[in-house]
Amino acid sequence: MRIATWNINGVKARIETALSWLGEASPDVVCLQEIKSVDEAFPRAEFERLGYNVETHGQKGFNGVAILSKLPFDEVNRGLPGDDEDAQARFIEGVFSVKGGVIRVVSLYLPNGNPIGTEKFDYKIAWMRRLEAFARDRLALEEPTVLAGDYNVIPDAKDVHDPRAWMNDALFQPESRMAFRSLLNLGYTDALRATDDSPGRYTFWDYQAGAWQKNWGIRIDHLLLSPQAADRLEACEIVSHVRGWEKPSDHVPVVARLRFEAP
DNA sequence: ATGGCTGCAGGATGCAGA
Repeated sequence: MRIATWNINGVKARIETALSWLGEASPDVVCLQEIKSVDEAFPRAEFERLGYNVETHGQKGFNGVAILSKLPFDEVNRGLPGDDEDAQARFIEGVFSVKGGVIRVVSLYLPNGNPIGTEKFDYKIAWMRRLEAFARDRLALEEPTVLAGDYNVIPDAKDVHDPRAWMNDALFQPESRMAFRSLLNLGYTDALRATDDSPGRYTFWDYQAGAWQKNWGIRIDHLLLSPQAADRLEACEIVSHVRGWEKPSDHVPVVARLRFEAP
């Protein structure tokens, strides 16, 4: 089973690009972020035509997440627990039956948090603490769980082309990186780093200043695996080449292959 | 660089992104 995460930066602006990649890669589960669409306007029929079940958690204008799955959804949960006042659409969880049990897949869009020193950064850190509490609860189930999405965190200096240039950015703050590490310390595995420890594995290149051509990238899109999922990890790949397509997202898909079969 | 693009909402340009 292949599980992908992809910040598509607007599902309506990206529909042709998205269909092209899904047609060529055909992942079993796809976690989308920044759909920038309300649920009613999400182009679900186009994805259903490729054989996907579709669940969305959108809002007007920005944010918004979705899960596409070739397996039927047993359960869907919208919104990260821990703050009833939080109206931003950044979290959706799907549960699927697989041979021998279930697998849980979350599509998350963690707040950017810039500029630092503002309530936006406080919101990012608070959101990460809520995610840690959620992740801890899910670990207690002792089930395969995949927390996939745009974390807006550069975990390490080897995940950025120029660490100094990002020193004052919310994505590379010690506090952001520590909160990310707290997730790993719970017992989650960074799927990419479990299979590839080399520097320069990027998932995002800015639209500006020819960042893609110069390979000025950062790694901020991650799949974190519970032990029961990590035990079945076979491979993890960053699909860089779609960044060079016409009308690309500024992020590219990341795909993990896990040894699970349909029930 | 002083964010140099991009998408969205809406019907001009401001907001948000990273």
